Amino acid sequence: MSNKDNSISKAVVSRLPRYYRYLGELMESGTERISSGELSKRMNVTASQIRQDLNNFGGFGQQGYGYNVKYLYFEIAKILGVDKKHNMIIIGAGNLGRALANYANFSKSGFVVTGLFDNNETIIGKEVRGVKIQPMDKLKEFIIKNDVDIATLTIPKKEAKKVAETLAECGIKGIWNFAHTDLDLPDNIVVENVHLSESLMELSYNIAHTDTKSQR
Amino acid sequence: MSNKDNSISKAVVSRLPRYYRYLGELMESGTERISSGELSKRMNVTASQIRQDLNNFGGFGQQGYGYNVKYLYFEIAKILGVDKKHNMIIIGAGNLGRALANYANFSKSGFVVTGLFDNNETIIGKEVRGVKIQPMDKLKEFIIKNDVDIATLTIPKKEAKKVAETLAECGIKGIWNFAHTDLDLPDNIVVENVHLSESLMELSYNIAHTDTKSQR
DNA sequence: TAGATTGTTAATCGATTAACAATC
DNA sequence: TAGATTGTTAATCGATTAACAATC
Repeated sequence: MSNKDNSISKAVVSRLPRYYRYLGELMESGTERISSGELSKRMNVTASQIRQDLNNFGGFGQQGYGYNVKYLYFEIAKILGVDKKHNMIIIGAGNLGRALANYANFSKSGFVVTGLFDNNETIIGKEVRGVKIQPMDKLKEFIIKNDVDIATLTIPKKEAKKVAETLAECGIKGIWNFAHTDLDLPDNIVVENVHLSESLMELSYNIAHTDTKSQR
Repeated sequence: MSNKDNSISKAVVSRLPRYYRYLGELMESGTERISSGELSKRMNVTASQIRQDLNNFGGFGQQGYGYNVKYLYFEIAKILGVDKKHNMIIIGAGNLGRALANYANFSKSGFVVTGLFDNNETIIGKEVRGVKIQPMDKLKEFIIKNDVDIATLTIPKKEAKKVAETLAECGIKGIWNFAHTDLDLPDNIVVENVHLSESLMELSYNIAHTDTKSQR
């Protein structure tokens, strides 16, 4: 577990990006203000939860008026840290690694892929979206010289733990972990797991245990 | 929200795949039995939680002995529904869709990619792992004829809602949704969201709010 | 001002942990 | 049998919802 400045619960944090997404869409559609009640209807959560969640970070609304969409959007951006650029590398340039490297939308939220690494000789030197695939032995140097914040791990689980330790030594701040293993690292390094096969199993469970006949 | 036969909480279900993973690794290493206490140390959860979680589904252990690894592994497989084959299609054969299609490991858990769909003329007819990319207008027929359980959505959000409705009409059971939008579907259709950019934002939040100095 | 809606406290609900009798 | 460890009940903790006074 990691030490947070203040102790906002994991549940609250996990809802912030969704608020951010809805506010972005409201902004696009030209909506200037929104009440917790109206937003709750759209998002299918309680208005109470929205107000509680937001008030963990400060009073962004105004009685009798609601929330200014644009203002709240940028405040949440600040809270999430997506108002700043993050230098990100991807370790493992297989199918998934390359797919993520190709995904342009991340850079919209400030996540810029500045490096790609792999130990497969046959693909080293190739470019993905203008970023060259480098050998693993260039990893340490690159992280330190290029102020890399985030490392994405798209490598087999066998290698993941060892690489993660290397990353920790280089002072990486966060690891976006797609490897099928838990990483056990010091508290000052944040890990966000994306376990795709486990997500698929959850889907499978819910399919198996959902009453097919019932419609809402 | 969907109707479940019995009401096992979402929190419990989300932990099952992780138990399954650890039991698989124990099996591979030849461990025959494990106590909740020992497993709790490895997984970094409380023994109490493990016993509570498992007892939602039945008494798989034995007093004074613990749990038989192999037996429990296969029982959880049944609970998760990964003891059976699932026919899966992928809609959207862009970078992410193709990466998922190429990922062999899913078929180990019984998820077999039997179809790939896209509306981009230039890639229709191409093959990924022996599966041909088909045009979207073949979707309905294919699902019905080939007993497709699960559809993976790797298409832009603009198209996702409409396609999801089509899928619902064809009687798909589950949607693995990578599109950046919520899908609002009848209760008998299960949706599992994988919102990658939101996962990255959570990572960003935790980086911004973690004390860099503290080591564990 | 009156109406709307927030910020915040209190009540409820659910999930996790602790404890221990049952039992292998 | 004695020791170990489960299954399960009870206690605690935390998160969500409801309520309402504050206030724009």
